[in-house]
Amino acid sequence: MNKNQAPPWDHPRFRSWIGVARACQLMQQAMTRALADLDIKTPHLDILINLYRFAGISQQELARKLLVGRSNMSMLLPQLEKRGLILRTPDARDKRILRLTLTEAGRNVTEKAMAIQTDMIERTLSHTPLDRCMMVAESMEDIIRILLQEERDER
Amino acid sequence: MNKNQAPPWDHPRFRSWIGVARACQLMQQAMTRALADLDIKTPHLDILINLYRFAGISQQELARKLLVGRSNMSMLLPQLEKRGLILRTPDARDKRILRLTLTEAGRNVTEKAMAIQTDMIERTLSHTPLDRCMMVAESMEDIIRILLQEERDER
DNA sequence: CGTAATATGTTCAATGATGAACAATAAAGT
DNA sequence: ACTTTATTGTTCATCATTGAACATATTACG
Repeated sequence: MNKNQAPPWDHPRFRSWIGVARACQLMQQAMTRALADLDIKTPHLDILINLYRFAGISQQELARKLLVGRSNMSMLLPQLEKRGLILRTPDARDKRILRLTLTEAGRNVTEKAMAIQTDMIERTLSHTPLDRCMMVAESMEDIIRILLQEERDER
Repeated sequence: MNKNQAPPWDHPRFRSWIGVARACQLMQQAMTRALADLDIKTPHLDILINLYRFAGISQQELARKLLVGRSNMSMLLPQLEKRGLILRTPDARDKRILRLTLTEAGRNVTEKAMAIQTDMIERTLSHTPLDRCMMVAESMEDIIRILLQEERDER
């Protein structure tokens, strides 16, 4: 019935990927702890960084960049707005769109948080030589491309 | 006040890591969709695979392997038990411990799910040659080691 | 032995993420 | 102009995850 089912643990690609997933999970947890002082969590940081880089972006575009649903942004952004870190200003010509920008306070927090994040990444990847990093990056690009393609094909 | 704050996007390690995180997120989402037919989600699969591999493990050990809290297992495992996929049998000599094993049905589902997962990983990493995979794996091992070390140091 | 420290699992409230249903606006098709 | 279709954002119910507080059982220590 079954069974040329070799255990997945022997597949080298499988083992590789388990490592990637594990590292990601640990990094996220470490980042959460490191950001606790600033009273923000990793989802907030992802948002802030994107607003820092792409001022005036819409909620929709932001959600696409973060690979999350629009509803998620509808939940998180009002929090950040109430804390005075971001602004949501209606677009003049398209009344559906809310354009997002950082406040001065928001930029401040973002810079501090990015410093923490960058430090942690530098520290954590310090044992991985730069050319290795580039290779990893390339591989990830491939993976991302394939996954996005499959996702597109499913519809 | 501020600023020899070069934007993190220029740091090669930073860019690398963003790629890793993004790939992970996409993979998780793709896996969630692929497992929908079996009516299990990625957290369940992680559990099942570990029980498949390490029969008789305790909830505590399982939580440690998965890098999650014990409470998480206390929430998820009863669901799987009710669905008849796993058994939780009290340990004879230490009455605190619940030992976890797969039922026949559980093994069945797990094998199907593992096949789906392995396929997806093979497909997604197919453009990454094996020696590259090994390098990625090595880098991830380093990262994991460092993060675990830091975590330990924090206490 | 008896008491303090540890270990295991559970409960609970809080939070992030999701998808579906919805309202309002804009764009396309006729 | 008018109707249909798409897009943007919100709301809601659901679920996974967390950490703290707790109960019970075990081990270490006096």
